[in-house]
Amino acid sequence: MSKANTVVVLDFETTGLSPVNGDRAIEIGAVRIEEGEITGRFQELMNPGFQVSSFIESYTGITNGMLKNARPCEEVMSEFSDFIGSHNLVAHNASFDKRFLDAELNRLPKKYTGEFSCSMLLARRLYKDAANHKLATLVNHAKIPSDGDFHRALYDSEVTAKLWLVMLELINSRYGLSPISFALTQKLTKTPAHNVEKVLNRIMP
DNA sequence: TGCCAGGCCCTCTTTAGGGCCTT
Repeated sequence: MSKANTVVVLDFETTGLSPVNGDRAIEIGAVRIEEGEITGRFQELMNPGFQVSSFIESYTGITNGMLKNARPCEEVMSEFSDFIGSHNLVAHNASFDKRFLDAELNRLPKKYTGEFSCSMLLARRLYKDAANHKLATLVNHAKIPSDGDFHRALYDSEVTAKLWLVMLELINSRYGLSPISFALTQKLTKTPAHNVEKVLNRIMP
């Protein structure tokens, strides 16, 4: 696998669901995957400039006290921009993390050239029998060891990365395809679920 | 901060509605 196949799996904790409503990132966690191995990690809290709600404190375990001395979003995101470089990106429900990545980098302003693929959309196609497609459920469903705190950015990005690798291996074992290109994962997530089997069978060696 | 989003996906669909997933 060439360096071009390196991906960065990322996860934001935020003050809410929508940057257009004023929500900001409060933690970024990410792992870099090269040749099927985790080769780098990034994790930092960031101060959004206002108090987060008690719901978010409870949901993430990230308190206003913890954010008080954190560096501002702009500083952290500038460093994170260097971490992701031009690599392609993966997240669980990527449309959510993409909105925040775009919003935070637009403030700097910085750009990235990588493209997103989504572990949730891929999981919906590969694990149709899972109870649901929440990250924690899928980690359990795929029998991935987990002993950390879900809803913290680095832990969620780590288990998303492991889930991603397990899903690529599943495609390999079912259809004999290896390595799985990033473009193929994107194609699969845009293929209607009922056609995924057909697409993979068609390109089997 | 304070107006609560938005893209995907199924179905009792396509001139639509509602659940899922992310915080």
